[in-house]
Amino acid sequence: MKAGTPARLKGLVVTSVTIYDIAKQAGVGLGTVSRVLNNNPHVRPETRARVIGAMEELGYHPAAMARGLARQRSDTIGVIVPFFTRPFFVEVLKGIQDAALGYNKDIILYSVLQRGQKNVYFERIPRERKVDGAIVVTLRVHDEHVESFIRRGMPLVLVDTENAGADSLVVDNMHGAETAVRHLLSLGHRRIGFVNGLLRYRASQERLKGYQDGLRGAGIPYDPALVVETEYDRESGRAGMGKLWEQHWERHTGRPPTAIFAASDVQAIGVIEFLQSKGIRVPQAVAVVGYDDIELSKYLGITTIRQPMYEMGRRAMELLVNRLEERRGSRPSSQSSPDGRPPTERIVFTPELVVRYSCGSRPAANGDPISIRLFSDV
Amino acid sequence: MKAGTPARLKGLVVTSVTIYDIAKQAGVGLGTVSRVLNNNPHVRPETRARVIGAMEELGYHPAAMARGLARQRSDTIGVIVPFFTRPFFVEVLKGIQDAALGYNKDIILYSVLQRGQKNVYFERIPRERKVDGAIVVTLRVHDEHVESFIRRGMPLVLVDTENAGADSLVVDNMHGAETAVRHLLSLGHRRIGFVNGLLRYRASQERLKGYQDGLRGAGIPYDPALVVETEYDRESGRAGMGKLWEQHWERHTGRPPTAIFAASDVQAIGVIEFLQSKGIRVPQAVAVVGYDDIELSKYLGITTIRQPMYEMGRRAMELLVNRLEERRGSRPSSQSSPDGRPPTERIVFTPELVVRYSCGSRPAANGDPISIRLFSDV
DNA sequence: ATATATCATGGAAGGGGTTCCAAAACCTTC
DNA sequence: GAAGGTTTTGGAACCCCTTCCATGATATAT
Repeated sequence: MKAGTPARLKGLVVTSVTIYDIAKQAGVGLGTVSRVLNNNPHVRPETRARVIGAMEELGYHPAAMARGLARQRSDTIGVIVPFFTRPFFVEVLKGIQDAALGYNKDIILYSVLQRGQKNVYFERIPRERKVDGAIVVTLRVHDEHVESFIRRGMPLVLVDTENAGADSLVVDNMHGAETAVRHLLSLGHRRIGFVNGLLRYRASQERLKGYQDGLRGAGIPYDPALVVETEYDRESGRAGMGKLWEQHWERHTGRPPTAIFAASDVQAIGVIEFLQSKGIRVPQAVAVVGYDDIELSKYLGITTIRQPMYEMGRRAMELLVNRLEERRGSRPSSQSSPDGRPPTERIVFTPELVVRYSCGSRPAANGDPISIRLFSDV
Repeated sequence: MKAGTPARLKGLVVTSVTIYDIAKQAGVGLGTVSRVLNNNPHVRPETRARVIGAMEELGYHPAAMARGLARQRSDTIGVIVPFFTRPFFVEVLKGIQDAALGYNKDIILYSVLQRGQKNVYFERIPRERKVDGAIVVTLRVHDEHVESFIRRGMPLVLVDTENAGADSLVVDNMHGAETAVRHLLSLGHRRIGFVNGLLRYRASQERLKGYQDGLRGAGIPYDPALVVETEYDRESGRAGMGKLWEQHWERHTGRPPTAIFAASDVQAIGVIEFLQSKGIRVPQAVAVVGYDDIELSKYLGITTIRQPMYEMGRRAMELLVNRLEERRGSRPSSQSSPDGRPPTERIVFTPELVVRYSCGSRPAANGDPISIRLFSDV
């Protein structure tokens, strides 16, 4: 039996229909079947019809792996995300998925649980070439890893994180923070506290900058005593507010703030819990603005800054697919930059203010807040 | 140039290192390299060392697609989920992912947005063989589709859905509902309303049964006037409670219920909103128990029934991997049932009661509920 | 030392597609 | 009807591994 004429004599296991079976059935050569499969125009209509007939009759569908091996392309995209419980990741993923469907790409989810995990993926993925490209969400990517993707011709798109070597989609944190502060200023607040995230995160630095810019715009001097730094979670937000409380309410160090801007909604929730536990009413006595627009915020009526998460996911996939295509298009030459690579794109998204009730700028829906109580589950 | 000696003369594109390069570099044959790769013991230690050395030197990693084609196995699992915004899917997925990592499997996420989508996947996946098996979450699967997976030797595991032809992991809805009702009974409630889901969902039927059983156990006759059926969402829950209100409070048709069991937490939230909008306090005047334990419930202090979502995902992957292995193990014979297939497993999970504050059985954390208000964002 | 069993090794033959070149078939045109 | 151009078609070579058989090398028994 010559090579190129696969055996059909397996055991009881159903051996799948191959291109050879189709060729025989339709009385044509391999090339022709392949051409039909790939919509190559160089096939006579009658022939094409015969081939398609054979494929339907035998219930044929090309084997993804064989195809992938031959054309060196899997039509699968890797998505690397931190363990995706947070709404942010879920939303971004949703956008990615949605777009992927339109491009006929499948996505493999590489989710990172532990610290080391991330680098294992970054090393394995470009080598094993199971995917044609990858989208990284939030995780910081080292230059060497970006390089190893690019060198193998695998495009990389970063969402909510950056690296000069790859395309990235980011949110303008400064602008978001400034918007939040401006909103509070517009409501007449002059003493605005800030429960920020830890400054070792870039996002926190940017949000601080935005906070300062917002104040400066209104001619209000920056007062470090109004700012605390905490982890991005509820408990920490609560504790952070606790610090501000001690300083400004208990010890009367200067006038207490009349508004708090929290760098995330979960922190905002902690802040509100703390305030209310001290009998300080939100928004009547202190207004609160959060950041993220997590689902909970809608339910709790928290005014916040919304990041276009879904949209970012969608665009990321779009960009990735474009890269894949431009790579296939230009074989040897290209209109790219001197180093032989097309220039990198950096798309900045502008977050938007979502006004609800925690800042007191407008009353709740039907005049009165509906009074489901949020209990502390400590 | 003979076949089997791939050309290394591509353009500028980095051509990846192959097994041939390693063989040459280490001065051994292909077979030996492959054996080293697959931990085949029939390799002299020195030889093995040389091969490994060559692999490291050249930065070799086997190409996933080629490997997949050769061994007819991709080490990739398909996960088919309804568009996974709901916490239930996210949690199950998390469990699946977590387990997958341990088995060195990747997962491709097939998420179903539209109605038709589902069947497209069920037809395409077994034909293209990009994955070795699949886990289906919640979606109903037709017999013919189960069949087409099995026929191709691709195991199928169903989570939160059933089909006699495949393994399935389900939750005991009856038990869950009965538990909720028993809890309310134990607190002294005798008139318990039930805001159920639509009866066309199997889950709703089971929960209704559980509700009835619970009452019967306490010798309380079933009163259909206390039961309404609504869609599984917040608005519907609210409307459903509205109906009960009209009937029992407004028109005084019999004593009003002192407790409500809702078939999902989102419905429970709607119920609470409605009650409070009428000035009826929860839990003081009416106790409420939900179902699902979504994240929100923790924040709102809703007593609910928790399904072991993460655990189900984990077990599903475990089961799938076992199936894959037992399939590889027994080539011709097997200790399977007469039709040549191993019997199908059906694993039932028991949901558990999570007691919080919406049923009044215990006070909130520090004695007083913290009064963040939940505003209605209508 | 010889016969025999055991282990290590090389490499052809797949796995199921795509690509590309050369040959065949079909049109035009003079 | 021959020459020249265009399409259509067949199939070898290749994508990169695994599998398995045959061969050579080594160890064990006689």
